[in-house]
Amino acid sequence: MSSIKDVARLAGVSVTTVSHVLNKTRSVLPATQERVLEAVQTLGYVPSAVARSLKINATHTIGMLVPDNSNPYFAELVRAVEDACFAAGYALLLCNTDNHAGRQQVYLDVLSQKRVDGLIVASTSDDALMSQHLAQTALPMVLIDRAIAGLERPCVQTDHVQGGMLATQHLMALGRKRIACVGGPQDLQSSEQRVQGWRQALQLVGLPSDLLVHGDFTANGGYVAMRRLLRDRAADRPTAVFACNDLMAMGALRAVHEAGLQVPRDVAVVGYDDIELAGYTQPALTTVAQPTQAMAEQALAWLLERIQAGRSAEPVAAATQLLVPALVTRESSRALARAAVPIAIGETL
Amino acid sequence: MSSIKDVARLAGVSVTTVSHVLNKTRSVLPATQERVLEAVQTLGYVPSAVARSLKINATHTIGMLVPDNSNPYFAELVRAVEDACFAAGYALLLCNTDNHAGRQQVYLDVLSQKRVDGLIVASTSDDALMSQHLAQTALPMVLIDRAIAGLERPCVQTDHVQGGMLATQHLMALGRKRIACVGGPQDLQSSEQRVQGWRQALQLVGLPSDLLVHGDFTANGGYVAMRRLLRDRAADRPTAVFACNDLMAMGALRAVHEAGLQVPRDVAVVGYDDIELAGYTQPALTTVAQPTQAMAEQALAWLLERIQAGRSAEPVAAATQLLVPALVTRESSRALARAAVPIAIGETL
DNA sequence: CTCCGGGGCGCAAACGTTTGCGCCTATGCA
DNA sequence: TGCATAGGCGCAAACGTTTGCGCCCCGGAG
Repeated sequence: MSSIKDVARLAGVSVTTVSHVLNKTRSVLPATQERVLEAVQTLGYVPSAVARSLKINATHTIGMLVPDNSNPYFAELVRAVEDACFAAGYALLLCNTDNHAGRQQVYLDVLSQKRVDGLIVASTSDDALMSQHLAQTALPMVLIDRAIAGLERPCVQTDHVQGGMLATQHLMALGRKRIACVGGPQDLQSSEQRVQGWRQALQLVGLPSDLLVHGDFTANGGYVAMRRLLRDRAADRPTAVFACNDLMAMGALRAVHEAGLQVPRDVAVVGYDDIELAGYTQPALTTVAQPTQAMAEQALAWLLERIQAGRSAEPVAAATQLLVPALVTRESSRALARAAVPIAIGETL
Repeated sequence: MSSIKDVARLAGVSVTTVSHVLNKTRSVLPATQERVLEAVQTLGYVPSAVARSLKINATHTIGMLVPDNSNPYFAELVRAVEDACFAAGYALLLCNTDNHAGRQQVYLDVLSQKRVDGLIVASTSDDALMSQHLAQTALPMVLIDRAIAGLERPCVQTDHVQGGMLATQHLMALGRKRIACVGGPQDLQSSEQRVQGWRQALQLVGLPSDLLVHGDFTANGGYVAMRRLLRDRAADRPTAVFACNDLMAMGALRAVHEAGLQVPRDVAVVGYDDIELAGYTQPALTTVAQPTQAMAEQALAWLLERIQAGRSAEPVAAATQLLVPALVTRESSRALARAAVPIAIGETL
C-alpha cells in the first residue's frame, strides 16, 4: 500500500504539497495539483485515516451501545443514528451489550482505545454496575431513548408518561373500562413511566388501575403476561390492553386469539414504538410512535456539540430533551370490527 | 490524555518496558511490572489503538455492508456477525447502503481509508455499478447471504433453490395443488433461486407453475402482490402461497385476511428467513429458516483467513459455501385449522 | 537598482505506539 | 580470577499523516 511519500516522490513534490492538494488546505499551482492527482491515480493511493486520526486526534467515528440490534425497535433506532452519522461524515461502530455488564465494559474499553469521538447509548437496564461503568467513561456521551438512573448525561427521549396516557386515553375514548397494562422490566425508567402514564390516565377519570402485569419487552414475554391476565381475571377480564412495547403487544395479540377472543371486539390492543411491522400484524396494531429520526438527529447534534466543547474544554450542561410521542391508530383498537367479521360489541360500553 | 511516555516517566522506566508489560510480550521483573501498572492506574492511561494500528498495520475492525439494518432479516444477520466479531476480538463498522451505488461507494472509500481489516457484504441488488465498485475494492471481502453477479469473492449462503423446494414440497404435502409464489426483485440471484426451487418442485410432480408474481421484499410489496394474485385469479385462486421472504409473507397474510379468506384453511402461507417475529404473526408463520449464526461464523472465519493470507500474500480461492436451510412449520400451513376455529377444508385435497 | 510583499512550496517535528538491536549486570563454571 | 551466558532493560527508528515556520523567487513600487 503506497503512502503519501510515494505520491510525493512520483509527483516530484514534497509530502506537504501532496497533503495540501488532497485536503485543499492551501493554494497550489494548477500544474502541480495535476501532477499530484495523477500520481495518486497511478499509484492507487488511499490516504490513511488512521495516521490522520493519530495526528489530528479525532477519528470521525462514534460508538453506539444498544442491548440488541435484532430487536426491531433498536434496529430502527440504530438505522436512524447511522443515517445521521452518515450525513455528518461520521462512521458508526455498533456494539450490542445484551444488557450484560461485562460485555458492555469490554466495549467501553475497546471504544476508548479506539478513540471514538463519542458515544450514543441506548441502554435497557438500570443495572447499577452498567451505569457505574458508563459513568466512569470519559468519552463524550449522550443517552438516547431512555435515561439511566445515576448517570448525569444529556439525554434525548420521548415523553413516556405522555405516551402512556395517550394510549390509555385512546382506549377510554373507545368506551373501554377495564384497561390492562403489560409493563416492561420494573427497573426500567422508560417502562415505568409508560405504566405511570397509563395509571394517571385511569385515575384521572376514576377508573381502576389494578390490571397490571409485567413482561420483559419480548414478544414471548407479552404473550405470557397476557395469558396470565386472561386466566387470572377470567371473571372480569380486561376489555383493552396497553402493552409497553410493540413486541409485547404482538405477543398479547397471540394470547388473545388463542383464548378464542377477538381483537378489537373483545379486547382492544395498543402497543408502543410503532415498529415497521406494527402495520402488518393481524389485526394491524395501534401504537404510540416515537419520532425515531428526530431523536437520532438531536442526539447526534448534541454529541457533536459536546465533542466540540470537549476540544475547547468548556463544560456542557446535562440536559434532557423530551420529544412528543404520537398515537398511530390502526385496527387493533377500532371502535367497530372490520366488515368481514360479524359486528359485535363484546362488552358494556 | 496521557500517553505511554507519561506512564514510562512516572514509573521510571522506558516506554519499551511499559509496552512490554502491557502486552506481556517479554519478561519483566515483577517489581518493575508493578510500578508500571501502578503508574497506569494513577494516570488513568488508556493505550491508543490508533497509534497501535498505525504501527502494526491492522485495525482489528471490519466493515459490514447491508442494504438496511432495519429490515429484520438483516438486523438478525448483523447481530450474528457482530457476535462472531466480538468473540474474535474485532469491532464492527455498520454501513447501510440502501442499495444505492453512491452511498455504497462513499462507504467503500471510508472503509478503505479507515483501513478496516476486511469486509462482509450482504447486498440485495445486482446493480452493475455497485458490483463494479465492490470489485474495485482491494480489501479482503466475503459475501454473505447472496452471491453477486460478476463478483468473484468467497460467499457463504444457504441453498436457496433447496429452500424454495422445501417450502413448496411442504405445501404439496398438505395436499394443496394451486401453489403460488411471490418472488422478490427479479434481478436478485437469491430470490430467483428460491423461485426456481418452487418451480422445480412443482414441475417434478407435474403441477402448474403459472401463479408467479413479484414483490420487492417488503411487507407492503407482499401485500400488493398477494392482492393481485387473489384478484387476477379469482376464478382459480391459489390455495397456497410461498413468499420469498417473511416480510412479504406477512403482507400476504394481510391480503388474504382482507379478502375474507382464512389462513391456512383457504390459503396456506409459507415464508422465508424465519425472522424472530415469524412466530408471532396471526397465524404463526411457517417459514424456511436460514442458519444465520452459522453463516456469520463461517463468513467471519473465512474473512479472517483471507486477512491472514493477505499478510502472507498467498492468493485464496473464491469458493462458495452452501449451507442447508430448514423448514419451520407453524400454523400458517397446518393441515387442520386450530381448535378454536371451525374445522373445514377449503378445497379439494 | 533596491526593496518589499506575496505566492508557491519544502523541512522537519510531532502524534503514540512497536520492536530490532544491543548494553549492562549478575551468575555459573572452569 | 576470568569468561561465557542469560536475564533485564533502554535507544531509536519507523508507521503515515499534519502543520508551523521559513525559504526562494518574481513582480511592482519608489
